[in-house]
Amino acid sequence: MSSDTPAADLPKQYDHAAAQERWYSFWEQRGYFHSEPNAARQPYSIVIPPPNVTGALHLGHALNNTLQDILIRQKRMQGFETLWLPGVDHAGIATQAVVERRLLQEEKLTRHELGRQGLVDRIWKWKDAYQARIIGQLKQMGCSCDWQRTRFTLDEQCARAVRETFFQLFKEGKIYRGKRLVNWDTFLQTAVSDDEVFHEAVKGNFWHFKYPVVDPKPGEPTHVTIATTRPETMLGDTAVAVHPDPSGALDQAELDLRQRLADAPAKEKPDLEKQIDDIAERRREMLPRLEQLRDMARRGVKLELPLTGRQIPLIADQWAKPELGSGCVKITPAHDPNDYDVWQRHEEIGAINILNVDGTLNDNVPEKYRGLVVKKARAAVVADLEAAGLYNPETDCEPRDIDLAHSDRSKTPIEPMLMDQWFVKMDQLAQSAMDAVTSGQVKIIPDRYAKGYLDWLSEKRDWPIGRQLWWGHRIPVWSQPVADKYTCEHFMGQLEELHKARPDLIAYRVELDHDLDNARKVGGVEYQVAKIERPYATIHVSINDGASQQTIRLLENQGFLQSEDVLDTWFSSALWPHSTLGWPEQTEELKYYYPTSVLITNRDIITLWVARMILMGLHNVDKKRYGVRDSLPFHEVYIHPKILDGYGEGMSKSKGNGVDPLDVIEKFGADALRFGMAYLTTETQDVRVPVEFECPHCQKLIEQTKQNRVLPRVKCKHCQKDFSTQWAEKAEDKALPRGAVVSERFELARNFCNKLWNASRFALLNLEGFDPGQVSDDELMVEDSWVLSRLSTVTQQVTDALAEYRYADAARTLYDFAWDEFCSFYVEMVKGRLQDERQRVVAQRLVAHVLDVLLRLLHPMIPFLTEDVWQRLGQVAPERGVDTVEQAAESIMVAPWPESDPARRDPEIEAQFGRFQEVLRAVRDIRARQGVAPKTPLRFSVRCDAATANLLDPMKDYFSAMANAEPVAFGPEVAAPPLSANVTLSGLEVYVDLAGLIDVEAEVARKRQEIEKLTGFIAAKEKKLQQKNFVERAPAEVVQKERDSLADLQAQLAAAREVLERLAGGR
RNA sequence: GGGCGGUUAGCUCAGUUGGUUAGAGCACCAGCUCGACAAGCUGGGGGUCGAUGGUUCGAGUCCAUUACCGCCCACCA
Repeated sequence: MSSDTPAADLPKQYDHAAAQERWYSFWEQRGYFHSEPNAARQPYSIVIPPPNVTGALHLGHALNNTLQDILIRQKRMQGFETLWLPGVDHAGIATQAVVERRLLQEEKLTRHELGRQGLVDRIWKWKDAYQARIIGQLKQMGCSCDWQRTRFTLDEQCARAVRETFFQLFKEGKIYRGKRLVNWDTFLQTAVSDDEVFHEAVKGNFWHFKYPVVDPKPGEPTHVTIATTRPETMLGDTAVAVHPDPSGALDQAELDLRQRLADAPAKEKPDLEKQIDDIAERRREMLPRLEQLRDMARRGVKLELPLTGRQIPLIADQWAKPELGSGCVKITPAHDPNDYDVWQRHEEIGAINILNVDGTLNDNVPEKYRGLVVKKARAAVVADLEAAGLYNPETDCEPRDIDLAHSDRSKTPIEPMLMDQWFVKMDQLAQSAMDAVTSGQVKIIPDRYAKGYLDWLSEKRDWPIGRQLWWGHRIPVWSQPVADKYTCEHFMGQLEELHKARPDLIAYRVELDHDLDNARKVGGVEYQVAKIERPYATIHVSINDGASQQTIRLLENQGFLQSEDVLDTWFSSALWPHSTLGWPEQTEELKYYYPTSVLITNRDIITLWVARMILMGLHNVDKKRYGVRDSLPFHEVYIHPKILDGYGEGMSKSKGNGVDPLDVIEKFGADALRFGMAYLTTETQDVRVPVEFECPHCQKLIEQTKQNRVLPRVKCKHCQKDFSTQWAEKAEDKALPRGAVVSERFELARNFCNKLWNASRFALLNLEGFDPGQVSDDELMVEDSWVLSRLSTVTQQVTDALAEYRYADAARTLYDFAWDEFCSFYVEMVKGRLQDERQRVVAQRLVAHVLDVLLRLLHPMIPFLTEDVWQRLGQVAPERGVDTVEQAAESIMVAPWPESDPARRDPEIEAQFGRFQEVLRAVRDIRARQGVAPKTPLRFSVRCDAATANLLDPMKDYFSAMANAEPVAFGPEVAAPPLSANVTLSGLEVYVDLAGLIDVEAEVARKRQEIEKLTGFIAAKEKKLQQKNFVERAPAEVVQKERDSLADLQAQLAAAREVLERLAGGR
């Protein structure tokens, strides 16, 4: 950049790549991103929702981070000590799954072959690579994070917080071990939470089987029929249930149906009526038999469980619905959530786990099924039942779509399984998080999201926190099963002593296991309930950091082993706002930056993450101890929209519709990406971004369809050449150039950036010899007062909008002002003055000032371009201002946020300017419709009242500059030139003298059309004003407004008729 | 089954507390190589605001019903 002429080398198009590279490193070198506690300033802090290290960022992240950076940059300019703390999440299951899958694909290795340490090493490498990539992406986007404070949920500081939290919760009894049915992922061989499961309809069958009754009395059924979609689970059945009061249950079912029928829409009524008839029929046909079965259940009748040689009880339980199927239901407590509940009510029936962790059948089933995977076992069971005559494929099997749970991570079907798990007790913790929102201490914006948050928490379901993974925070518990009471008490004695000496470091719990004893004998046979032999008890010890190595060795020497499991990823994420600031140490950072100012995230994780951060903050961050203002992690949560593709589907890599922000940045620039995001972030709507492939050969866009988005190669329909996509795997595909996935949605923003660039270029080209100085009011021209008035309003609007997270409003306000007012009017009007020696100095001061303020308002959204221009502006006009002249900051990043000056707002000037704009538009309109070439000068006059004439008078010179038209006269006495075209506006008429130019026919036709239109409006308005109701009941001012409007329209009509007559006469 | 959101121009979307003749960008049409900008400038065409009913002097906006789309939660032997 040559310092003499900062504008000389400016290209006509904004070079976003150059600006990005240059200014990001400039900011970083100056240390603007870094924040330190500073008592002299108010803090403003945001912790990033840490992206998963699973993969690279997509447009959803780009949106999330853009919105954060906009606030961060604005607050920094507003003088806050601003911290944006970045980091990444280890994302336990997701990341391990990705690395494992790759391992299998590329090296044909399973994690068991590699070993725990080996796998973890691999994942760390993956993590390092992706963390670097993610941070690179954030930097490309211009994110002003404090990189010196980058955290990782698995780093030592976060791990310390995890261990402390676990220990405290364990000590308080809020963490316990329980046997629960979990969602078992047989591929990853871990339990996954309900939130990591998705349901997908698959084709399946609904089978009906008969179980023989043992020793039925005469007249009693010899078989009961049960139905299932998972036949193999019958090997784990421990009962069959029938409703304890079938008649009552039918009554209730009917009552419910009738209730629904009453308020059901007509369309659904026939269906409901049919269901009611169905119940009536059941009452006739089936009720006696069900009651008989119920009585048999009470008597303790047993059934023969086919294929197993076991006998299982018939029990009475309300889970069996008499209105469904046969009215009887098989009970498999170890593999079905509802059956599990039945077991809780009927402990004596027991539970039998029939699955190994890899999804094959275990030793609890007859030998011939052992080792089979579920699918094969299912076929075998069905075949054997048929052979036994208990199933008839002709009549007992109906095809059916089954909504099957799948693991989100491995995409394989979930098997419900009974396992020992660690849980966090949620009753109190959930309540505290609910209170935080209901009391208004935490505001969720938009507030409609509060409902889902509260509903979810109100269930207070305990949180299973263990994962059978290797990638994560290993659970800090050492356990030891003990065989008998004596040994147990011996250990307890020892541990009690250790605990008493250091209650802050050691806690223990004894889990007595004999409550499961009766589960072990089912049908007279001993079965394993879980994967280990049940001892007398298990002793669990949790150790906090600071415990001596001897203590741990002591435990380990006595056979205590640390849990193999790791914690749910959300456990560490829940601590993010305080763990990243140093908790549990009493750091200056925690004291200064906590609570953070706002959390910006998407709606998918309001419950999983936001709720847990709130309750963990409340639990962990003691106000007094840490000297913080509040225990809550934040007081505001802003939920932003989701990015969807053109089909309204969420973007994801697995669908192939994901857009890499870097592709957008390369094509449109980071500024356009950011401004586009802000522009699209409205309150209610998700953001639709239709995506296209960009042909690498001809650069043309090809619509992305659901078909072509999953292909490894696509043929460009313009140049007929092939290019590769993210799915390319074969060498021949990979050899092709890659077609980027982009979206035209960012064109608006790119064009806007370019417009700003060129307006800035104009300003810089015209600021030579800039002489700073205050400008007094009497030196201001109309357009100056106008632009200052508008600027004051815009500043206020943008500031208000950002304070309320109305990003789109802020962006649109700036877009409209910059383009339609600053560029289209102010810049055009000031051109002449900049060429005039006498007016130049003031005009330059105004231009520099308005540009300065506009740049600052835009900087949070458009950081690179504004900095680039700011630096150049700083060279020609280092000191600038209108009311006060000040030295400009060395970077726009640290320049003060503009203040809106209400004294500058001038409605009169704005009204005057509005008149000018109307007249100008009228003249241009006439030129266009009469087809007069832009080069041909026009003459025009305006008939209006004296006041309007006075307003327009000072604007005279601008008409020739902006419309190549010379005003002849303004005033009430103005007469229409004989051959003229006119536009009638409210209160004034514009006549363009068209002698020698006019196309009379066209003008006559036009006038006729206009008259017709006006007549229509007038008729409508007269009708309205004749309505008594309107005149009497509407507010007087509204009625008056209508009357004025009518009078105005009538005047316009009269004028139009006059012109028409004259035109017709002149023909 | 429960909840939330959406439906406005060919496409993507704005539309404040109900109040003149409903807006923008893209696309389209006509005309502009005027020294900031063709990623631009000037002008233009295009919408019975998903449907029905209601409240109101007045409804894109409020209420009810309804259709369709999307998302979330729960459940489905």
